[in-house]
Amino acid sequence: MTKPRSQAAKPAPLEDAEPSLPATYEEMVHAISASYDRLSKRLKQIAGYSLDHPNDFAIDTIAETARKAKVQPSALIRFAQAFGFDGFSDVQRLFQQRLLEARPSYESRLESVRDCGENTPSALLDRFVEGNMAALEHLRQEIQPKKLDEAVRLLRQADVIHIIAMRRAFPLAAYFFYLVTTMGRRAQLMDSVGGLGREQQVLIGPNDALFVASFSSYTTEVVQAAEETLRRGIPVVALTDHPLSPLTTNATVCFHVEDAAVHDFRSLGASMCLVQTLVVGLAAGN
Amino acid sequence: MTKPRSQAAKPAPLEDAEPSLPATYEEMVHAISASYDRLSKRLKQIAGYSLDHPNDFAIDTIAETARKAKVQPSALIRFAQAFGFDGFSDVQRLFQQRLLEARPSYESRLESVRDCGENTPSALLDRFVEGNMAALEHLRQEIQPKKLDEAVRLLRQADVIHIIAMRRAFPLAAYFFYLVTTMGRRAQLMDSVGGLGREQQVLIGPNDALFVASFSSYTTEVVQAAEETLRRGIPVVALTDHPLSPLTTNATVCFHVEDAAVHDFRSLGASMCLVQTLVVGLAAGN
DNA sequence: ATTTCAACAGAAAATTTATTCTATTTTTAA
DNA sequence: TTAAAAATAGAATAAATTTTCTGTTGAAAT
Repeated sequence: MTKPRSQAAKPAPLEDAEPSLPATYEEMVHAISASYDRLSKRLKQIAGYSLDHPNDFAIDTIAETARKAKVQPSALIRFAQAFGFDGFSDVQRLFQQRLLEARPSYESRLESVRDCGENTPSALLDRFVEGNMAALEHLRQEIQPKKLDEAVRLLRQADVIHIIAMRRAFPLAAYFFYLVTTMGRRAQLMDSVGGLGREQQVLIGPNDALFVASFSSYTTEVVQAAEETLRRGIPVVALTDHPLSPLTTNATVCFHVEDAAVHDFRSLGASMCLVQTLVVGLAAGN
Repeated sequence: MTKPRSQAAKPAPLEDAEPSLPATYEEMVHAISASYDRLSKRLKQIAGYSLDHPNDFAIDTIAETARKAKVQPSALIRFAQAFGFDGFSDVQRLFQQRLLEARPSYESRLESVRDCGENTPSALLDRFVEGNMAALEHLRQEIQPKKLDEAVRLLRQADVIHIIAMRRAFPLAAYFFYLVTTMGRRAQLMDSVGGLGREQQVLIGPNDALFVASFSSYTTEVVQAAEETLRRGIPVVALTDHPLSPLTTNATVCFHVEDAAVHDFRSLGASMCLVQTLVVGLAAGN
């Protein structure tokens, strides 16, 4: 959007020749503080507001921001233009980016892990390490402390903790079971040896709890166990991989963990970490 | 924005009487997963997009979202109305709130870690995440590519891969077994059901290989299996936690992985990552 | 005190965005 | 297979937001 204007027509940008406008929130902040003194009164007012309320600044419409900062909408436009921008929206976009960076999308994070040709074992290891680390970081950001507390509370109140998970999720069950029994708590691993899965469910008593984990192509038996147990009014703590998993609606508390995948092989690192947290939290007894 | 409409004029919300519309992002996610099945095809499409790209969903205009999700703008409005909202903006606001909450939560999380005795579940999670990440980084640095190559080569040449691990290491065996069988290779998980461990060992043929994992207080049965197998001239790939482990001298290739520990509870993240690398490396067949 | 000029408020215009509406397609039931 | 109902696409409309513009104010310089 080039504007054929005489130079005098609009107030010249602060720097005679603006070499490059701020491209990120950080650069914008720097630009603001650097030229704060040279700003006019009203523009100072806006600068202060933007720095003090960057969140609102990113989300609100220009009219709302004007109201909150107690200036005219047009002042916000002059503010943007004073830094060489075309209009207010360009500035606001920088503030929006900041919000997005606070919650980097998992996809973008994993892009760096993309299959870059090499398939030697050590190249694979590099990618798995990166993927697992990204998944862990993502887990930490997305988890809701309230849910964690609630899950731990439910498990702690349980007489016996029953555990069911199959196929890819089975290692989680095994780990959960190992940890929980190690610390001297009663637990029951529903392993369906001899096809007795259905019978094992009956063993879940009214003062017990169920821990269930299931991924991707959700094993019917596992989902049914959760469903049935929840229906009986017994607490169910679930771990799955997507909000649209059938476990979401069949659990008292349901965690969604996105583990990293390379070559279609999904890791379990983040899920294992959550399991560990649950069980140790149970033991730590706050 | 009150709308004096006859009830019949617009499609009724999913629940006959919508008692309370979602007020937070979390509630919205729950509402979406709960009623996903009842949604029409296009609305399902939007539901999936919103859950997979909550960031974009929060920032983009309705037109942009429509383009990215490959639906019509009007479909997004129907989506919002299907959940009882007045219009799309109301839904988007929930997603924006989520972005806003991301910022303060990190600082307050750090506070909570320091403040409350450090034993809240979310403080534990922080530490486990950190520990696992450190262990992964350490794994990457310490691993010898030559060993990796050698281990993958041995496993690839095997007719059948036998797997044995117990107690804390058992989840590794389960994961290894799951991955390896998923990709259509023959594998045997020595699970000692019915105390038949000893008998299962005899099944290891001269063209097979053994994968074995054991930690800390090394299970005699596992170590003996490695010993016996190696003595018979069959390749043994081992995963253990210390150079002084009895597995070190009873394996063709032996990896030492130091997993993170918090409160004396050791993680498995790094070990799982190595297992994954071995198996996928096996499949990748460079 | 008066002139000059940048800064400003507020209204008006332009643009973008959200929503409604209707014809068409798709699905469901008969 | 046909009829009825629901869902959908896309254009049309309405609403909102952003931006421009004009007259005014206030400050600095003479």
